[in-house]
Amino acid sequence: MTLNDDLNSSLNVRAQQLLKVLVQSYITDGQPMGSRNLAKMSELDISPATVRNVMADLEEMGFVEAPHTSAGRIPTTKGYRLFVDTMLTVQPLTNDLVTRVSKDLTSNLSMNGLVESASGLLSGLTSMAGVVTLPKHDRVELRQIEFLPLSDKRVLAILIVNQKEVQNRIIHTDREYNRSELEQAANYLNELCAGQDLVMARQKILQELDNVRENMNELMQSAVEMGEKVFSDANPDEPDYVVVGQTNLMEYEELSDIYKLRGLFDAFNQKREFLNLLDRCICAEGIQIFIGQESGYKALDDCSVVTSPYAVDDEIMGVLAVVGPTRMSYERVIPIVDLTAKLLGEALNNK
Amino acid sequence: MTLNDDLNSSLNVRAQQLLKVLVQSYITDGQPMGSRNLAKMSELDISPATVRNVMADLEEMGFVEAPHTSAGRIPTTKGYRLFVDTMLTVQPLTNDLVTRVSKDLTSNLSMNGLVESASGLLSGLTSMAGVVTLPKHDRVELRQIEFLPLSDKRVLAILIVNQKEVQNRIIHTDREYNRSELEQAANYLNELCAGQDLVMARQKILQELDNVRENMNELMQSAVEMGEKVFSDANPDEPDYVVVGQTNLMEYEELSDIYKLRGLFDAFNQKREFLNLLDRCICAEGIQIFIGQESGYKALDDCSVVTSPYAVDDEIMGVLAVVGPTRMSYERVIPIVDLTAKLLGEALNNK
DNA sequence: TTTAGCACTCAGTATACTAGAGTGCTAAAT
DNA sequence: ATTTAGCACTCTAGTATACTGAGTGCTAAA
Repeated sequence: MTLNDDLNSSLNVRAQQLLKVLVQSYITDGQPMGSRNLAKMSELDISPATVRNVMADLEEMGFVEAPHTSAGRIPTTKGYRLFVDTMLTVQPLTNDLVTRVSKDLTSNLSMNGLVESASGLLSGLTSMAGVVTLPKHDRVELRQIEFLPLSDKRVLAILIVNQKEVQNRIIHTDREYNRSELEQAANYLNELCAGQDLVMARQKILQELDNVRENMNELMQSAVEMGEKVFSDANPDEPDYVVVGQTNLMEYEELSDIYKLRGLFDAFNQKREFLNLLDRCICAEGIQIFIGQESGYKALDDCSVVTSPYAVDDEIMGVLAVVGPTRMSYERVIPIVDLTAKLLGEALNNK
Repeated sequence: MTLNDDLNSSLNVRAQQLLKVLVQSYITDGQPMGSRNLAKMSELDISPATVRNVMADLEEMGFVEAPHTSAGRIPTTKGYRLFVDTMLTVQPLTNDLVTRVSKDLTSNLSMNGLVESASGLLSGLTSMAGVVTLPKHDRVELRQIEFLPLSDKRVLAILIVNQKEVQNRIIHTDREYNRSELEQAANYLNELCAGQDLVMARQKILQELDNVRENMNELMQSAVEMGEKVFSDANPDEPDYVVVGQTNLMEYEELSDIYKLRGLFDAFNQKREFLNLLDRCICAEGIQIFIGQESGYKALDDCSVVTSPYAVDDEIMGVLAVVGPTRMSYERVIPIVDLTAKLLGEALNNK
C-alpha cells in the first residue's frame, strides 16, 4: 500500500509533525503557510530552510501543494486524508454541548421532529449543512389490520405496524362490503399474519390466496397490494432525508463560486447522488469521512462530508452527516457527528 | 393621487411610449439604454437629443435612473410599476404550454403531489423560483369517525374528512375498551356529527358531553380533542408552502451577490416573512405583483413576486407565486401564473 | 419645440511599476 | 550527511497612469 510505503520509507516524525501543524493552521486561518511561519509554529527548533526542504518532499509525495510560486503550502486531499487518518487529536465535547444536544433530542416527540432536530443541531453546532436520513423501516412488523366500509364501493384499510405507526389506504372495490364481511376478512388476515414481518406476511397471503373464498379474493388482493406498498416505502411525499443549513455554506470563501454552489444545492435537491453517498455509509460502522473529490461526485469536489450511521438497539436505522468545505475543523466536527448519531439513536429508542 | 397627476400633467403619449420601449428592452437585454438606441427602437422618428430631454424628465419624475453619468437609463421600481399597471401587453399562451400544464396537473393524484407539480411548473416555465402554499382546509367536513381497540389501553381513532382524507390518532385510555363498546361510541358520535363541519361538530360534542354515559366520557373527550387538533391544523411536520427552483435564482446577474442571495434563501426557509407576503395576496382577487422594495422585506429588495390565489369552486384555497429578479419578463410570467392558478384549482376540484 | 454640436463624465481596460512574501538552489557550517 | 545562511528569482496584489467608448447635459441654431 502506497500510504504505508510513504509512512515507512520517507515520512519521518518531523515531516508528520510539520504536516500536522500546517493542516491545523490552514484549517483555522485559511492562509497558505510559509516556511518561516511553519518553522516558528512547529516548535521543532529548525530553520525555515530545513522546513523548505521537508515541504519540497511533502509536495513531491502529494501531501501539500502551493497555490503559486511565492505562496506558502496548503494541504491536498491526500494531505487532509493522512491528517484525518493518523494525526487527529479530537476535541473533547463540552458538557454544555452534550446537554444541548440531548435536550433538543428528548424534548421532541414525533419521528420527523427528531430527524429535523438532529439535522438542525448538526447544522447549528458546525455552521455548516446538516443532513439526516429518515429512519428505515426495514423490519415492518404487522400488528393488526382492519377494514372500514366507506361509501361508493370504497374500503378504508388500516395497517398498524411497529407498535404505534398507522398506515391507511383507500381501496376501490367492485361492490359494497358490509361491516361484518370486512370484519371477517380482517380477522382472517390478522390470524394469518399478525406479529409477522410484512415481507413474510405478504408471502403467506400470496400462498393462501388461491384457497380463499371467491368473493373475498379481491379484497385480499388489495390487502396484499397494500402491504406491498407499505413494505416498499409507500409514501412518495415523504422525503428521504432532511437538510438544514444549506445557506450556511454560502459563507465560506472556498465555496463562494456561485456555479459550484449551485451545483451543490442542486445535488441536495435532486437527492440521487447524495443518497448514493449516504447509502455507502450505512454499512460502515462509525464515522466515515469523504474529503474533496473522494466522494466521486463533482458537486462535492470542494466539500468534505463527515457521516455516521445511527442505530436503535444495534440495528442501523439511517445515516447523518455534516457537509462543509474541505477546510473544516475535522477535530471539532467529528465528535459532534458522533454524539448526535448516538443520541438520535437513543431518542428513537425511547419512542 | 400622484400617479394620476403624473399621467395627466406631464407624462404624454410619447414619454410613455419611450418608457415602455426602454423597460421592454432592459428586461430582455439587461443593459442600460442610451438615447441613440432608444430613438432608433422607439419608431417615433425623433432625434437622440429629444429622447435625452424626455429621459431627463422621466428621471426627474423617478421613473428611470442612470447607473452612472455615462450609462443609459434603467427603470426604477416606480418605472416598472407604471409599466406593469398601464402598458403591459401580455404574451398569449401557446397551446403547447397550456397542454403541458394541464397534463402535469392531471396526471398527479395526491394533494401534495399537485402542489409540488404546480410549484415545479412555475419554476420550470419561468426559470425562476415557484412557490405554492398548501391548500387550506378551513372547511373540514367530518364524514365518519371510527375507533379500533389496540393493546395496552390504547385506542386508535380514525377520522375520515373531506371525501378521502384520513387522519389517525392514538388515544391512551384509563382502561381497555372492547370492540362493541367502541363501536357504540363511534355510532353515537357519527350520529351526532357526521356530515358537519369540524368546528360545528366540536361545539356539538362539547354541548352533549355532560349528558353522555359516565364511562364514555373520557373517550368522548379524547375524540373531541382529536377533532380540535385536526381542526387547528394538527400536523406540525407538514410545510406551509413548497418552493421549487430556488437555485434558478443563482443564475441571475442581479442576484449574484452572495449575501443578498443568502438573505433570500433564508427568507424562504424561515417562512415568516414570506408567509406574511403570501397571506396578503389571498384576499386580493387575481394576479398581484410586488416589485422590488414594494414587498417591504429586505430579503426581497431585488426581487419581484408575481402572485395569484387559487380557488376551488370560487373558494380561495391558497396562493401561488413566482419569485425572480425585478428585471423579469412580466409579460410572460403573468399569464403563466394565471394559468397555473386556474388549472391547479380545477385539478383540486376534480379530486 | 426640436435638433445638431460639443465639451464633459465616467466605467472599463490595458500597461507599467513596486512591494512583499516565499520559494529553490548553492555553498558553507555543523 | 544534515542543516543552515544567503541570494536570486517568481508571482501576487496593490497602485498609478493613460486611453477608449458610450452616453450625457447644455447651448445655440433650425
